[in-house]
Amino acid sequence: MQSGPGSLILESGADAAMPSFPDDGKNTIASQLVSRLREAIISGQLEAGSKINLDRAKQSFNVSLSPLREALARLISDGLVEFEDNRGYRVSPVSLSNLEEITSLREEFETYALRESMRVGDVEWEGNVMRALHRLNRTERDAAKPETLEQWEAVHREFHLTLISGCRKPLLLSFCKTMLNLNDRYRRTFLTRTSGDRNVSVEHSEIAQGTVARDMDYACDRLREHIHRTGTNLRRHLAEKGIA
Amino acid sequence: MQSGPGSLILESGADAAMPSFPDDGKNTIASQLVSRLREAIISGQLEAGSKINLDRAKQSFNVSLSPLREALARLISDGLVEFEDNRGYRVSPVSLSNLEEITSLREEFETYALRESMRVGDVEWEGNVMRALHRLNRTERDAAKPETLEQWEAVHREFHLTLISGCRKPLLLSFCKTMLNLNDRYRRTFLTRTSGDRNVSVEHSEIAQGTVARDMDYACDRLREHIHRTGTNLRRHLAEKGIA
DNA sequence: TTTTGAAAAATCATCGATTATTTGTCAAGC
DNA sequence: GCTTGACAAATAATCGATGATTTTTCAAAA
Repeated sequence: MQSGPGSLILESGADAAMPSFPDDGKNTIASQLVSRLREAIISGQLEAGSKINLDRAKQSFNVSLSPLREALARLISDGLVEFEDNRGYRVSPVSLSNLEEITSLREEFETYALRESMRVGDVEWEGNVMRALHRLNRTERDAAKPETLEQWEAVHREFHLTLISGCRKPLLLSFCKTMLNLNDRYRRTFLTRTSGDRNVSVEHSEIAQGTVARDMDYACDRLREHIHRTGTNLRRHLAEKGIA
Repeated sequence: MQSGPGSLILESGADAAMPSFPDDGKNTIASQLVSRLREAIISGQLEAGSKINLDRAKQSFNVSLSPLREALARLISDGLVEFEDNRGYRVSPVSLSNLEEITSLREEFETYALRESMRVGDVEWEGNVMRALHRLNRTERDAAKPETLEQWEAVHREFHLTLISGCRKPLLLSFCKTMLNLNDRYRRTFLTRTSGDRNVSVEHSEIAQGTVARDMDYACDRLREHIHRTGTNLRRHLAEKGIA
């Protein structure tokens, strides 16, 4: 399952950062490029708003034109790349209004998906939630060590996706993944230090505990607050860097 | 870049061989293909679940491989096409569970977008809503004349999109468009006659009236019911044709 | 100085051919 | 009869070259 009705997102999967393993379903150059390009954009290596010159990209990724164009075309659905006829591809720009929309939609979509998960999720899903929480709590996040930030981002993303993974709505999940991707780009670009006035660990624990207890209102309220606080935080950092 | 007021415009309009293309931003073969393929899938010309043979598609659309692959890659984001490495593209299959998810997400997304539109939409948006309603009411829908069904589908789609077009949330709007596309494929494939126990015109009018009156709860409730009824209707038709 | 427009350069889009992979066929072996 | 594996056919993926469009350059004209 590469992509499909359930994945408008092209398979970012659990570990897009993984080096090329022979058979992880990414057999073609185009598919590998999708992962590599997505990671390059989310991590900020490819600057927001910048034009993607096909000749240069061809060289820097050591690929030919056909798979490169195909990969970029697929990435449009992630909202990470924009396209215009005869003017080529560019990295989607960042803006305050874009961040605000992402935050709003995450609040709506993820709380809806969480509610659905609590309604129809099975025991295995509950277990996955607790495991994801545990991993997250055990993962260090030290601004002095960049590699821990990368690792933390991956585990954090996995936690939020696991929370809503029980909802049995593949289209909804793909939308949530897309929003999470977009959101993570802002965090990885603008939020290198964690905000002092929050205990994010406690927030995650409350969400997870409420979730496995199937306390819909409590869990969804905590999740919504959590997303909202992150949005507020990011907005401040954007403002500091003078981004409108 | 348009010519200035005083400049001489040399019309190259003697070109009788080709109709001059209106500049709707669909200048490339790939972009035109996206539209043509999308229409072919939504209308059912390309059967749900069927494999898309590149050689045959190349011939039947009179195009080369590169723009065809690029167009298909872009269509993945619409949820209308699936892809698997080395196995190519196929038209997304239809299923009861898929239809149910689409209906649920339309209820959630469109009511949210409608509420937002009522909150921040301007007068021009209100006018657009009333105009779209009027057009819809004036468009005939006769099962005996297939061309009226096509026309009605277009106007109906436009009405629903106009309703939520005031929300100022471009990502949300694109998600709604995607869901509407998927939904329309079900309707155009399975629902050739209109259900007798509904007065769809009244439903649309109530939604529009409530909307311009900014009665959020009323308008959203009517919209949700409207979407839900359509879903129930379609579900019955799918069941009749034995689709799981 | 600013504007204009044609030529040059850069870049994007498309094509036909080649390579790689999957799928279908069929006879040998169990 | 059923499986197996080599071979052939069909199909997908990639490449290098060519055609089309956009952008830049720069000198002449206003």
